[in-house]
Amino acid sequence: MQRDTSQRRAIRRALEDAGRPLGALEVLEASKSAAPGLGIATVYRNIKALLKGGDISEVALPGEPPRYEAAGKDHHHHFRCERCEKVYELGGACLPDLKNALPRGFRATGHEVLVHGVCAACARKR
Amino acid sequence: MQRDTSQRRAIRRALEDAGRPLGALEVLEASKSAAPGLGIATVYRNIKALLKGGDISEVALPGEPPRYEAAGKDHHHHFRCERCEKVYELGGACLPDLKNALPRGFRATGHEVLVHGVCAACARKR
DNA sequence: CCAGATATGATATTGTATTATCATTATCAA
DNA sequence: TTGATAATGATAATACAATATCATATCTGG
Repeated sequence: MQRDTSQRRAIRRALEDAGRPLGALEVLEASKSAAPGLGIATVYRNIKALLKGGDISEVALPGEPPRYEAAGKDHHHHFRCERCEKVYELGGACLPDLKNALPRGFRATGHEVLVHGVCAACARKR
Repeated sequence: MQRDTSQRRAIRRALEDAGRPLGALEVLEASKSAAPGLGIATVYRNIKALLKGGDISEVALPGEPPRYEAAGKDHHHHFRCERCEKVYELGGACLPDLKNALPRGFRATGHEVLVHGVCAACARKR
């Protein structure tokens, strides 16, 4: 049976509270205060378990390792800051006529949008 | 000085003629008829040289190694077939109001869209 | 509280894409 | 044609994220 450990709680909580997708190392950092001594292997193990349990979902990004966010959100897109490399969640505004742009015979089942630029925090700095 | 070899010609030509972004192994395959015995190291070397020379550009994809396409095209998006895993180029149709969806203080410098589904060739098969 | 099972942390290992090495081959200016 | 040297192919080495291993620590049902 699945046990209730402080590490598991800390990791789940970090992902729920982040409000944005976190990578494995970000999860490690965010969980350390609640679970001192936490190791990266445990982070990976629990990310996998949370994925399997449907608690979080994977956010695949071009050219870098995946991030993870709380599951069950409405369809949305992401923003990646090119300075701090954090990924943020964008509000739902979506593109309705993507299908019209498809070549004949192609069938779309989904899409991903990644906007990049500078986030508010970094824009403030310089 | 840069020399003109059959391998280099074959690789450049494969990327120009493909009409869609190719990964390193796809480049190898597509170039073999024009350059028998071609090795993967040479493919990587020439991809890098073509990138530096501005002849091709990199197409980064979520969760997989990059593809490369002829440079200088108008802004466009990509389609990835989930059966054959080929990536196709989509016509220009773009999303004008992405900026409106940005949180206060965020500044966008660009975006990428990846549509996924089944390409015409695979849809025909089954 | 205890015993057995699960989880953890440290680290070794794997898997995969890319780059470096090096002996050999091919290009090209003179 | 030829000599200097850039390019090639085979493969070893690297980089990196993710997983496996294993001794130890921690849960939890009884």
